Amino acid sequence: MVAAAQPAQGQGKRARTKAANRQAILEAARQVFARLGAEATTVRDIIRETDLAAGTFYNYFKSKEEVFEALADEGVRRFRPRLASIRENASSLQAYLLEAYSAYFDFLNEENEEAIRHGAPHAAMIGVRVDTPEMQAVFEEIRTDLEQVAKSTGLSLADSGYLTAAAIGIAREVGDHMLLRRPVDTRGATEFATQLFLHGAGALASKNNS
Amino acid sequence: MVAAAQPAQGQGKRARTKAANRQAILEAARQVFARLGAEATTVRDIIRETDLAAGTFYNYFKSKEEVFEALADEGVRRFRPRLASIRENASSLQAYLLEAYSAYFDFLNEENEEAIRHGAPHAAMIGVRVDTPEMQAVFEEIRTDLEQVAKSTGLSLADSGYLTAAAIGIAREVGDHMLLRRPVDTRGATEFATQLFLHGAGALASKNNS
Amino acid sequence: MVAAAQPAQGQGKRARTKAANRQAILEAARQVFARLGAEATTVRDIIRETDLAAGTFYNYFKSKEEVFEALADEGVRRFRPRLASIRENASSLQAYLLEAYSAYFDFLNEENEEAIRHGAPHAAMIGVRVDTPEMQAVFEEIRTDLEQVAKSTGLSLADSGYLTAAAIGIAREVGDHMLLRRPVDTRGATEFATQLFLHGAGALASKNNS
Amino acid sequence: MVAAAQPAQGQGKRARTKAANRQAILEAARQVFARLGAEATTVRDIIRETDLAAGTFYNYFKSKEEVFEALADEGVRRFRPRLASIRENASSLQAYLLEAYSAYFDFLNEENEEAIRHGAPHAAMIGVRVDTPEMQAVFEEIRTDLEQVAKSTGLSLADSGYLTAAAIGIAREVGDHMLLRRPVDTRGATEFATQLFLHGAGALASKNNS
DNA sequence: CATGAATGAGCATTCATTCAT
DNA sequence: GATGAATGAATGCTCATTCAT
Repeated sequence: MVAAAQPAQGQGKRARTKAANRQAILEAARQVFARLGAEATTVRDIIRETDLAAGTFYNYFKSKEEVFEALADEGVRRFRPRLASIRENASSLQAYLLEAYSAYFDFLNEENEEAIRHGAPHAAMIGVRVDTPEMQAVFEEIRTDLEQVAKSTGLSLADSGYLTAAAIGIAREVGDHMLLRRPVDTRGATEFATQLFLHGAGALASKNNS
Repeated sequence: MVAAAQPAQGQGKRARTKAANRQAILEAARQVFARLGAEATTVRDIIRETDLAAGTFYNYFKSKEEVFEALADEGVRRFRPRLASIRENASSLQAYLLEAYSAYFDFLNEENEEAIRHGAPHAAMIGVRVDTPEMQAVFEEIRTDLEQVAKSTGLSLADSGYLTAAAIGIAREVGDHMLLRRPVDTRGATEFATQLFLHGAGALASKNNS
Repeated sequence: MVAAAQPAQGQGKRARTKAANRQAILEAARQVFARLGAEATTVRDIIRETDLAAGTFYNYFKSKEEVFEALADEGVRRFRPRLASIRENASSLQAYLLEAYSAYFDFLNEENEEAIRHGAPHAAMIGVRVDTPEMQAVFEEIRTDLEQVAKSTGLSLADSGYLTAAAIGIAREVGDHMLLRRPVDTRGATEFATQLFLHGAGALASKNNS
Repeated sequence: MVAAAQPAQGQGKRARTKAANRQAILEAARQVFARLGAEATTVRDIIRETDLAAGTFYNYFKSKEEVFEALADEGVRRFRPRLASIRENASSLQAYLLEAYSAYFDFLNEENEEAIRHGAPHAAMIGVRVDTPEMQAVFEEIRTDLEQVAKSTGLSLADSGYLTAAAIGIAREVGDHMLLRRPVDTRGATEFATQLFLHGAGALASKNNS
């Protein structure tokens, strides 16, 4: 039993260290990407946030881009199950939208909170333009789903391409806007986005005017 | 007599050359920004697209950022009049949206066509992510207008911040999507965006289902 | 008569302009050298102080070094007569030293005052290390003279090389020091330098101790 | 057993290499400074004298100025003890001067010999204008000392500022001159400088005339 | 594997100099 | 001769990447 918990001790130690180093790099990269933007981040910036040596980086990743993709993969892996179950259980477009927007806004909020917690010294950037690799990947995932869901309903006939684009656009911009408010209200953003997408600004207005 | 007119020409030639060089740099920058993203672009990338020498860049601009701003200014200068008249003449939110979306999609299309016409050597990227400084500037202009228009109607009561964000998001994503289709149909995109924003996906769907 | 005063009118105008431009460049160079140091001065710095165009510089000088030398020549030309007469009229070493030190300290002071008058925006440098080309040239002139004078007296037997070096060293350092005091007292410096060189610190001390 | 001692060696080698590179850069800088003057020297000039790569320079120094200061520090560190003991043990001004001039001329000679030994490819400049950072630093050290010594004696009453300047000037110029002679005679220069400073040219002359 | 120093290509920028007008 | 824009070599410096230990 004990042995089973620590498979092949000596190797286990090494394996753990290896995994830990990889994780450390990813974690550092996540933070630095959020802080400086993926574009402006250098490999040096990443390893500096680590207790590892410069050369070690290349034992795990071939370049900054590979880290970027690894983060994206991680994000997707974390998010795909939720999306899959949403897609399967959605009884209506509205139901799907509510769940999907909610999932996205929650995810966005988590990423953002984490960025705020860990450093993020450039106060001006807090809450603005959280465009991590994970997020982008999740985004594409949703786009695909949404296109499928749209296609499987009468609504898609209108123009599933544009409809998906619009849904995505709403998520993106309303999501960014949401992060600027305190407290961050993912629920409110979700309802807004869903209502707007389904019934337009008119519906929202009349709701508030009455 | 003709000879007497010459001096002006000598000066004219110089002036023309200067203006031409400035334009060449701006044009090159516009393309490279579109291709690589403004962030990733280096001054060298820009002048390389030109038949000018490295140092010449600095006869016209102090830095990459100055080029960026010059492009943004140019875009705004070209676009602001249209926006102003739209804003003033809009009799309803629908009218404003139709005009504004139309103006934005036209502008986007123009930029895109120009990019295609002038080189754009990396064919793969044509029509994708046209995020030039001009566009960003025009964008902010619209956002401001829209917020004002929204504020001055009952609709704003709902949540002018989110509403504006949504309208922008729709424009952004539907616009990018529009450029991927052939022929590019700005009119269709305009109507789609306006309808969706005002009445939601439901309205569009029923229209097609009936 | 009138014609004689303006030899060949058209040419005269041109000649005057030519000379004036050359002078303007030299004057500008003198100032900038004093302000920034000859080493750090660029051709651009010089012509910027002028109303001439960049290219014009090269109609008069091949390089910054040539300006430097022209200034040195000018300094020597201005100074050589005084030195010559001093050398010829010196009835004793003491007489020569008094006159030569006086001439050097006066020259130094003039240069310095001019530098202060014209700009010299780096206040910290005022009065410090005035090491213009003219000065260096004058310096070498003196060195030669002094060596000759020393050689022609019994004193030189000691070691005319070292003696000259010492006289020069005293002039240099005491001169710089002199410029730091207000008011600048060339007479005092001259007497000090002469006394020290001839009779040593002992003589000076006893004079004050008594 | 021997193998067990190896780990230290691995580290030792690295450490040695690092120190060696730092020394190589300093050494190269010393030479190039002497050859071209500190002002005119570029970082590239320094590393070119080395078998290191351009970027390596910045592993050791942030800029040329930092090298300059490191050299100055080194010179002072090497020289300060000698000066301190001289100052403390000086029973008279003469004693102080003898020791101080001797120390300075020896130092100058060492620096010069080193420059000759290590390359100094521009033969024409050997022995001329040795104005390294170390020397400048040592110089200031002496100036301070001398001023104090002067101040603590009756001699200072004359004019300690000028006296110090004169002593320094003598050291500078006689020192440069000394290096031009073969063999280099620091002892002779020391005696000359001390005698001249204390008793003037008259004393030296009479000594030789008799 | 980890380390971290060395590498050298690449970038922004400056500046002496040339040359068409 | 005067002009001033164009030139491109040179400089300080950064950074991804390699490699001996």
